Amino acid sequence: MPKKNSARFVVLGLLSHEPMSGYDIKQRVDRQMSYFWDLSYGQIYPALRSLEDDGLVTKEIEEGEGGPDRKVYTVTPAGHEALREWLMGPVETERIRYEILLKLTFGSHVAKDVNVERLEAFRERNEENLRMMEMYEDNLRNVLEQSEDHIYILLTVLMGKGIYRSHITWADQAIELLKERS
Amino acid sequence: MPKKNSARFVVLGLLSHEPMSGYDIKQRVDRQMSYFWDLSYGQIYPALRSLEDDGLVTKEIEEGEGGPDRKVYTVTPAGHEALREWLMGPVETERIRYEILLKLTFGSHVAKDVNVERLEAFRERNEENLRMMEMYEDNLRNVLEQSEDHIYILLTVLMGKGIYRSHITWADQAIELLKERS
DNA sequence: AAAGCCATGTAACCAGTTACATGATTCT
DNA sequence: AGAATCATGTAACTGGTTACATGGCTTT
Repeated sequence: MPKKNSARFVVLGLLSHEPMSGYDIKQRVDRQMSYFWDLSYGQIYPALRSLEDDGLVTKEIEEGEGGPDRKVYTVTPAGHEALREWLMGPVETERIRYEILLKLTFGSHVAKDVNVERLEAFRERNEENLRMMEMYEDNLRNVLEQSEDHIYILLTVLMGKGIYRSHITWADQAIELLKERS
Repeated sequence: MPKKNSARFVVLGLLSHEPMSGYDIKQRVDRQMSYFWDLSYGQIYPALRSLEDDGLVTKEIEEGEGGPDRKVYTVTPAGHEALREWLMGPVETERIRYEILLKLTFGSHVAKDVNVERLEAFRERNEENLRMMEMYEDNLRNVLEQSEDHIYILLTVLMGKGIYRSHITWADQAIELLKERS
């Protein structure tokens, strides 16, 4: 039974930090995990449904004051157990797709400027991402003692910083290399 | 018509470097692109079929001497045009999935050692990858003038080095952070 | 008035993996 | 003898995206 179903566990894990709605989960993933994971509503809502069916989470409906109703989900003891089991299991290796590297590999077929401009845009994007990570880091360090979870979240932020920094360094190096052999 | 079909273009791009078989394409991707892209036979053979149907590549059958027959594909002028068009188009942003970061985010639910061991294994894996990249780099630098493609391939290798180095640095930092707060 | 956010959900589609089938040759 | 490598391919499945539907509230 080698089913992966990672989406289920991402959802379960986030709910283990605190009870929330499907909408909240989407926000969290987009804002705090976007540099290493993503989830669409098309994955989240079916996952919540199936977690509930399996008794790993329970649902409570909050009347929406000035807005639609919210369905808030909470992890059950069985849910915590399932999460722990998944956490103890093996990690799969990173799946990474850099389309920019793909296009660069075949870069000799287009003008050099096309490649240089791509690299500059990439650099820009990563510069922004790095600044975001630095903000997260500051915020986290201020509340580090307030929860055991924070140190683990900090680790992921540090990885984000490292990745973005290495992207920027590489882009600079690559632009220079291309320019010097005009 | 927002179809992606990246597999088609990876195959087309590799064939633009030199004519080869589906099997060869798989080798190339696994050996020289594995750190930023991957393809399975289940993508390669259907892609070759459809590229041929669209007149972007032509097929020649080589009688296998001491082995099975090989079908060697060559890019047509229309194929080169299609490749160029794709190369000029926009790049999609990186899709990255670090399952290790996912499990680390929820790391407070398991013993600290589990997390530390994960990080150590990750570090080890990335050391090996870095060494591989350094070998590629040496080989490439020796033949840099022999083809216009080599400089572009070198750029991707440099990115690989940067990524792996930053993984290693991060893992060390993360292990230390976890250990010091026992 | 229009755009955007809050909030939930489904159906159709596209992308990618895995397991399987076939069969010869070469290496241990 | 058995495993690995060369070589091609398909079918069934799992995973994930996108477009759509609904509708109220808030901001420009």
